[in-house]
Amino acid sequence: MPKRTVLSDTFCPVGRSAELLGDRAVLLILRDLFFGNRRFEVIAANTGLGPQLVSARLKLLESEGVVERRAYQQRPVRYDYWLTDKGKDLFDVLYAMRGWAERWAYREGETGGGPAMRYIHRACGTDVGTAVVCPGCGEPLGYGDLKGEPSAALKAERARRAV
Amino acid sequence: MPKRTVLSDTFCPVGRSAELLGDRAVLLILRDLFFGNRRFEVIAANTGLGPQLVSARLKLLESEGVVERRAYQQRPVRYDYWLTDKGKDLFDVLYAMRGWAERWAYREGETGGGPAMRYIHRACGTDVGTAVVCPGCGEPLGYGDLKGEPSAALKAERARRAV
DNA sequence: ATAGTAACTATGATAATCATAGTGACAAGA
DNA sequence: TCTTGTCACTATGATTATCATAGTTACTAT
Repeated sequence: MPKRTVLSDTFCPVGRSAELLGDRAVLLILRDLFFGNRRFEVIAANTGLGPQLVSARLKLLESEGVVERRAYQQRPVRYDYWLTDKGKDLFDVLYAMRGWAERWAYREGETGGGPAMRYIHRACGTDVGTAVVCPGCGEPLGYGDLKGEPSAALKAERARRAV
Repeated sequence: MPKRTVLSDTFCPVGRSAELLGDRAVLLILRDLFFGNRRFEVIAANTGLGPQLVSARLKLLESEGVVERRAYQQRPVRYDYWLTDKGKDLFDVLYAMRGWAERWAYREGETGGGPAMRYIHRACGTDVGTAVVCPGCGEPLGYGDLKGEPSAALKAERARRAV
């Protein structure tokens, strides 16, 4: 295709986000990073993306200041990837995506009753459902406030994809 | 490129959302629909996307049940596009994207002081900033609760793009 | 009869993506 | 030392989505 038109030359904030987030690979990689998966091979396996795509997107995310590359060992030098503050602040976006999918993207009973991924408010222990404010204590929910518990189906899928 | 790999065969809710939302054109079209722009040509002009892409994505959104096509006049028959309930429920995602961009994607003073797009809580008149819960009255913020006011820069850009 | 409106479809060039295989730098065991 | 293994990547070639531009359809208005 011809060079993608640049969308960041807009004052619209959604347009600016869309430039980065309007990409399946970026979203999947971010998801894995939020789950604490920081290694290249793990991310490639979980997302099902080829190493080239993963490599290209991690470079992009790094250049955007969303991700930081760190050497986690010398000899041989090996790098992994960490979310920066700017990256961690994308939590709301992914959490909103998760909420929408839980409400609309599953067939009846597909996950065996509950949500595909359950989230518990660490502070008070309440199952937050898909709320952005804890239904138990009323606190707004952000990155680090929640503990995720995958359903059995999701757990099995992850095991299947793991390296 | 080869056929995009299908990502919806996952139990991960972010993966399922990413299949639809991980696309710049989809996000931009949704943005326009949330602004109340329902006509094909208006959406094409505002997003800067070609008519083929707009057409293809609207068909996709319709088949996903996110958008509804309605004839707004006979002779000649003309159609426009409306968000369904499933579509309106994507508000949280776009609003989170907007919040992130307002906090991270602008250079100092680029918008002339305030945010690129200001949102006022209809119920209490508070400027909500980028919060998901109204800082004035504590109510969670959803589609319809907010009144958007573009900054001068954004207003000018929209006028420029208009058909 | 001509021009205008608005929702699209057709065409050809280009570049992003995929699957698969390969590389480099080292560690550990035979 | 020779082989095997680990892991973060690159290289290659086929495929196809996207872009810009132009055209179509079905009308209304002058």
